[in-house]
Amino acid sequence: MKKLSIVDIANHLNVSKTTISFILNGRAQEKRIGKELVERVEKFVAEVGYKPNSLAKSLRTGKSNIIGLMVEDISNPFFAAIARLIEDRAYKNGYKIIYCSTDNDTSKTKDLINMFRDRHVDGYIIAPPEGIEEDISSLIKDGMPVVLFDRHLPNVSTDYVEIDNLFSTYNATMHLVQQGYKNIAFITFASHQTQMQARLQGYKDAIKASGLKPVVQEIVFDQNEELIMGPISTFLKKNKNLDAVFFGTNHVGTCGLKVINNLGLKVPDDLALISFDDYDVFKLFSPPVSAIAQPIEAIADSVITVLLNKLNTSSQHISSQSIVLKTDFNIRGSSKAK
Amino acid sequence: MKKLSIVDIANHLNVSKTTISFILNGRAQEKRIGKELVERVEKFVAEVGYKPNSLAKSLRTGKSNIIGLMVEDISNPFFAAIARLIEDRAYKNGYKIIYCSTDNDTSKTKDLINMFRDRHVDGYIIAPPEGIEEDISSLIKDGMPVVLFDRHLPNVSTDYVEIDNLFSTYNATMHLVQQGYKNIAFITFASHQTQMQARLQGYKDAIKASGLKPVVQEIVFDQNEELIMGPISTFLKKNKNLDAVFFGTNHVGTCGLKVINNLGLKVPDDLALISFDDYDVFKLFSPPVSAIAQPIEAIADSVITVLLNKLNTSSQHISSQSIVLKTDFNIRGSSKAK
DNA sequence: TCTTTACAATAAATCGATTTATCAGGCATT
DNA sequence: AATGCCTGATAAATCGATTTATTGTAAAGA
Repeated sequence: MKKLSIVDIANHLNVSKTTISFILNGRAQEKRIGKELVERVEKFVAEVGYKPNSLAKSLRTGKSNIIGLMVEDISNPFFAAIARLIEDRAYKNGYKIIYCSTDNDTSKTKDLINMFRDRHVDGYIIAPPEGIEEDISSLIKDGMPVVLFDRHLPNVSTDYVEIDNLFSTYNATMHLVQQGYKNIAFITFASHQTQMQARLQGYKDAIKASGLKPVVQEIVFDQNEELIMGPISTFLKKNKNLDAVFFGTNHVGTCGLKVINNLGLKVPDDLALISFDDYDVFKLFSPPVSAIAQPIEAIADSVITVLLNKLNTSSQHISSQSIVLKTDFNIRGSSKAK
Repeated sequence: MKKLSIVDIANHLNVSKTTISFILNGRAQEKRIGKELVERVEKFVAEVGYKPNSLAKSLRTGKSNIIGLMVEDISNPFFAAIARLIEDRAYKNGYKIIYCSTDNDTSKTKDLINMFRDRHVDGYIIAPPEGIEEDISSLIKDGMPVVLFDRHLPNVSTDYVEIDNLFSTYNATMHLVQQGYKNIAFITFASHQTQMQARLQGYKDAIKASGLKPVVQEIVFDQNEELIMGPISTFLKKNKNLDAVFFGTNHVGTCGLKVINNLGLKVPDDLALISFDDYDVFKLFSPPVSAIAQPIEAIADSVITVLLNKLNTSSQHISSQSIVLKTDFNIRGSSKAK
């Protein structure tokens, strides 16, 4: 019951394996192979359910039909949702996904890129951590299709898909201002990544434009949630005068909500809230939390479209393209007028 | 700057590629290769950073160092968390993960199994949908290491990792009874899967033991949340006499919470709640929802341990083992005494 | 001296495909 | 009759490793 190879097929039909290969790869006409031979081969192949060994195929052709997907953390709902959608689109186009979580760890990411490379993935989809510029550049220099998403690397010219972070936080901060809040803090992860910087800048711009004072608290990321909640808690306890808080990511937002619950703060009377990213936790909180919703499907679609495009047209002459998508701002009870 | 192969190494050192291969695979001693030659080769290999082409290696050896992971839906927080942990453990042991979401769709799953097979994955980790028995059996018959989790297939003898579903729901239902609730409903997805049946049975057993009347509502799964919330909503509206509801999965629970919010029901005064699975949504709801927490790390650890074990010891003589883990019942405000 | 044995390393076969180069026969052209 | 040109199919080379079989030499035993 062992799997049969192209040679077995060839022997059984008294035809050379070359011919079989040509037929199976749709090059029968081009190679002027007799019509009835083609039919005979196709019939038999379908009958026994023969499938070419993809490893051998990849070895010879250099293509693996695998896409490497690197997210920050697959257990984060945002990345999980993106991954899910990308997976679907990829499978529909005959590509499989190998994925992994970078943890925003530069050296881990380097290892993973090497792994992917070693596995001869055909293309890369990456939410890049800081400090990975050279590795990405080297991938691109070697002609590998690479699409970044969620953030980009300022000094590397690649295709990337992002959202309009700056406008999103600017807009949402302005909303708080219009609702009458005066002491608005921005709590986020300490990071130099483009999306984080843009979100912070959007907040600062809005605060400045409103003649208010910016209050920014940066948290060092850690796997252990206690180490995120701790600093948030002490920050909130120290700044009693705050009347609103803007969380820079869904993870910070979730931890923030836990802290707020622990401290027994009333939302929005004690503290109004907005978070970046939107998901069930925010919708179901009491009161529901206003949030900036990323267009997850559009992001996934754009990413896969750009990548498939690069994969199919081996045209090097297309300069890199960047796609910036709009977000939705879902206003809910947590940011009611004062 | 193209990648260099074992032949390049061999030529450059004036050594045969056979020798290089033996050295790199740690068979130098066994093959009685001179000590200084070994050193010379190892030094050069490290210097130029040569890495064997894994495709060629896999083609020859038949091993790919890839594990296929099939979950129900990678965007579900439970599966995302499990996947994350499995990924970590796998990478640490030199294995990569190819994953996909089955959607509990039998024919999709069959396709995916074939894909994995085609890619020569070394082992399978599967949360199997119904109707996939023959395919799994055939995998096992062909000597592929397979570990199921979250549920198992009654007629297939495989290794699997599960939790004690029946006891979990029995115990939690009893808790509701003890708190004084009399009309307790169980809302779950319509499914014949073992874990779902066991959860339902645990509920029924507890209700029966308490002399109460079981009220079960089965929802047909759908990607579209509206089609899940709809039936829950009409069910709750029809059964005004209910004083408690038990949600059979995190997804049903989340949708249920949305319905409860929409209907403006007070928890636990109008309706007490318990959900299977535990995650942020339940912790942050007001009042926080009592939930059965699966030991996610232990599940992932067990799964990967069992699989690695099967991969390393090619011993066919070990009969299949099943691991059943305990859950934690986190009692919160949603199921306070009446 | 001739055969064994141990040692050290290599040539060649193999995995299963794709791709390139080659061949055999029939027909038309000169 | 010799040459060239299609047609239809195949033999052989290739991808980059691992594994098996083989070689050559020097020391040991008969």
